Order: sequence, then C-alpha cells, then structure tokens
Amino acid sequence: MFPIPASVVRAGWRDDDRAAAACRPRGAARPPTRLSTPIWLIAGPTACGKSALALALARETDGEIVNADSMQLYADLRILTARPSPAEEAQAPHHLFGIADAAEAWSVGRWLAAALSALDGISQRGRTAIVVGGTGLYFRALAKGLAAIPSVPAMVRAAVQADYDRLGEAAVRDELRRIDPAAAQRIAPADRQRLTRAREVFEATGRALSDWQADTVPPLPREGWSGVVLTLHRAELYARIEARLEEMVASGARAEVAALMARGLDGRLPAMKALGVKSFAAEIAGRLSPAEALAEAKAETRRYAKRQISWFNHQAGDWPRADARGGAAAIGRILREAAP
RNA sequence: GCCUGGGUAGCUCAGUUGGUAGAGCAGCGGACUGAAAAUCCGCGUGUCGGUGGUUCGAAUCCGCCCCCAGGCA
Repeated sequence: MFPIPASVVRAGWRDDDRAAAACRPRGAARPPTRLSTPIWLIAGPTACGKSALALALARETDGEIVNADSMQLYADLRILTARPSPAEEAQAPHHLFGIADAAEAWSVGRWLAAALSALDGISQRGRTAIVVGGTGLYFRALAKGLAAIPSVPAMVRAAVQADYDRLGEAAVRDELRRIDPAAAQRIAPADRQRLTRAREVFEATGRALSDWQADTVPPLPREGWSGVVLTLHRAELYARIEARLEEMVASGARAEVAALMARGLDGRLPAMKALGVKSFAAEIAGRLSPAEALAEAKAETRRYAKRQISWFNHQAGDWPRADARGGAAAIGRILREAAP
C-alpha cells in the first residue's frame, strides 16, 4: 500500500521546520524550560474583547504580547481576523502577529516552537509575557505539550491523501486498525483529517500516532505560567460578533478577501479557511448577495465561538474564569493569584 | 363586499387515498495532540390559525370565525 523509499522519508525529516526541531528534539523527553518571568495565558471566544484586555495588561505591566491565534499569524487578512492595528501594536511589543504569508501553512507545532522562542526572549528581557488568542489547541500545546513527532514529508501526506481518495474511508480505517488500534477506535466516522494524520505519522515514522502522543511532555513547568478563560453571556457575545462583522465589512474586509483571492492560492491553505473568506469570496464571485454573505459569515463565526466555548469548558476546565467585561485590573488580579 | 391562494418547528416549506407530523436552513449540545477560524459526532412536541362538527380516529373532510397575499368590484 505504501512503497515509499526510506530515502524519501529521511529527506522529509531533513526538511523539518528548523525552529520546531531546535525546540523539540525528536523523541526526547525534553526537560521543561524554566522561565524566570511571569507568563500569562489569556484565552476566550472570538470577539469577547481579549485583545483590548491584553493590551491594557501589557501597558500596565510593561509586558509583551504573544499571539495564540492561528489566523492572526497570517499577514493577509488583518481586518477579517481582527488583528491589532498598527496603532495598537505600537503601544506594546507584539509577537507572532501577521508574520506569515498566506501561502505558508503553519501548524500547532510550528507555532509552539515560535512561541517558546518568543517567550524565551521576553524572559531574557525580564518582562511579563501575555499570550492571548482563541486557538485552544495552541494553549493546550503550550500548557500540556505536544508529541515530539517529526514533520511528515509532503510526499507521504500526498500518498495518504491519494489512498483515501482511491480506497475510501473504510479501507483506510481498516489499515489504521492494524497499525494503531487506539487511534482507529478514537477517531470519529468521516473525520478524514484525523484519519489521514494517523496514517501519515505511521507511514513517515514507523511508529503509531498514539504511541507518540503518549510520550508528550509539557514544554513549560506547571508553576511557570497562569491562565484565565474569559467568558461572556452568549447573547452578548453573539451581538458583539455580529457588530464586529459589520464593522469589518465597513472597513474593507471585502477588499482584503478580493486581494487574497487574486493571489490564486490553493484553497486548502489554512489562511484560506479564515472565517468569512468563503462567504465574501462567494459574494465577489456573484454567487451570494452582500446580505447573504454577511449573514453567512456571522452564522459561521457564531458556531465557531460555540466550538471554542466547548473546548475551553473541557480542555481548560481547571483554569479560572473571568468575566470579559471585568476590566484589566480584575483579570490581572486573577492571573497573579492563579500563579502556582 | 366578492373571488382565488395561503395560514404546519425560529425561517422556507413537505405531508401520499383521514391512522395525533417531517426535510433544509437556523439553533442547541459534544469531541478534539502538528490544517484547529480546521475536522467531525449527536439533538426535531410543534395549541399542524381558532372553533364547532363528521368519524373508532382529522394537519388531512364539512360549517363558521380570524389573519396574510393577489385579483375583482
């Protein structure tokens, strides 16, 4: 099923993202990095007011902000991804905002490596690090760790995808049952992304994804950080989401999407999956009316917020909660008290 | 005032020859280890406009009333 020469696999490993490799030597149970300054993690659903609070805290503590949002990483969609404006960025050092091109495909691993490196720099400067964002998986990687799996060569990924297209889910799942029964058991029906990921990891490394994951070590010691999850009543959150989408459109979100579409990038790239891209692109192409596109973007953002809430409820259930309207002082107090 | 259509889940609508209702969208809940703003799983009681009748049984047939749209006066 997989005649992939070992040389290809090894070549792929050499292509590993350098920063990731440097931060997490393959397979090694790397001892957690002890950083000497406070690290505050601020998570919460989209549009709840995280950025403003982070900025207020950064000013108050002379701290630096690190982005933990998978889409604000990319330079192309400043408006649509609600990235801090240049004026806001000027008020405190910002890291990992708009640093990637939409043509690049970043991942949790790549983000984690970059974030750890940013945290290291902030620590050396003796300042408070404020990590803000809505990407739950990124916070999980930072707080609980990410398995030290080498990146999978593009050829292996392509082969697995081709297999899935040719043989279908059932066959891929059967194969997975042999090589990684735990993963086959855990992955839901039709979850192509996880099914193919599990296959890719095995084909590239000869070791089951589940085994790799069992080895996960947190990159930071538990006493090295404190986190808070911002909350807001559902109705208010949704009202803010809708108002924000309208502001985005008023300040040029459509032109941003038009410019992105004009680049002719592969639609599977992460940046192309940013909320609103599909809807506004459909409007630009004349398939949706402006009102329909806006309504669709709002609905998708609401659903996303719901998914974020579910994630934080379970994955960060032990973090303290704070009302997003409570103000920076209150959040700061909670973060200081939450430090182990 | 008369005629014709319609009034069924938040919205748009299905509902075969009467057996107390079902799709899409919206909504809600959940999962989550390298695409995560991703990927995926689960959830449908609603005075079938009201009321009286026919019937063992009515969203479905009949009477009256109310509302909406269009047409005619």
